[in-house]
Amino acid sequence: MSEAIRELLKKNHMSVTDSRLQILDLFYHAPGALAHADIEKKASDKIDRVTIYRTLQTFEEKGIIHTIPSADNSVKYALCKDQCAEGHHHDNHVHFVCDNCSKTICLDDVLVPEVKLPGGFEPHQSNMVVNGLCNECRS
Amino acid sequence: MSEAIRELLKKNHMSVTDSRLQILDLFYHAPGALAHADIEKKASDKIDRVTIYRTLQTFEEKGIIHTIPSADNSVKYALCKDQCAEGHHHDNHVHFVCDNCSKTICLDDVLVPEVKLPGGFEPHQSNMVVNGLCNECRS
DNA sequence: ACAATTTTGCAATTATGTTGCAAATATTAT
DNA sequence: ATAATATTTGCAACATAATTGCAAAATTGT
Repeated sequence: MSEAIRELLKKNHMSVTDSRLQILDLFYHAPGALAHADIEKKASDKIDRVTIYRTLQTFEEKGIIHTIPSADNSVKYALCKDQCAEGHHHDNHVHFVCDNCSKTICLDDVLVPEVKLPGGFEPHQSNMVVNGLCNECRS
Repeated sequence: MSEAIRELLKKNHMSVTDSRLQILDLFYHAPGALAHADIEKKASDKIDRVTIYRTLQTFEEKGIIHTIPSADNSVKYALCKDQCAEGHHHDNHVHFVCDNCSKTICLDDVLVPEVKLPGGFEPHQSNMVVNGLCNECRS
């Protein structure tokens, strides 16, 4: 079960450690994206704050997770669907943030549409976040 | 000159104070969006950090400025083009963040396109941020 | 000009993020 | 399996960012 997770770490030339296994496990079982604080709370064995920061950073660099921008100073992280190339993310899907339960969800199948920019602007990357009511909170 | 700004404050039932005039003035003359730190630095007369936090918050509530989400924990603020209704923003334009000069610019004429969400999701508000090179940095 | 209300500035507190380094753990080669 | 090497962790210290309560100051309406 955690065998897949071990493989993922090895594939990315990372040592297999308790904290990493635990954090990855959290991501795999989380209903939505996780913030640093969420991980700190949910971890069964206490993981040091600093370790969490560093782990999130290396996971992000390795293309295992990606960041989701927010308007309230609380960046969240979610698993990249298909492994992103190291240092080069290609997560161009829309993110949804529920106004009610405040879950952040990756809409893997909804791609960020292209927009036509004014002359002189050269786009590299686009992010789109939609707020509203998620499928669960609407019922 | 600052007469228009005074009017804006009165129209929104806010007392006219030095810090507010100064902060609004900064926004009107800024090349792009401003973060809390920018305001603290650029203010001619020193304004207390706490006052800046509170002023930004009330401006946002009154619909005078809006927040721009980011992926690096540094929320910025910009003037709402047309007064937004109190507590109800309708700034649905795309924002551009330059990877070089890191200015954040409101592309007032580029509207955030609609996307089709999976069944059950009810959208309320959309945000879109494009990174790349701005018109000045490309030259 | 006065009374009522709002806003400010300070101090204290809490939250968030970063760095250096020694100890612990994991990996590699023998 | 063990030793040598490399990586990762946890702690302490520090730095920055944000929030709260409250008394003093400024603003507004009469």
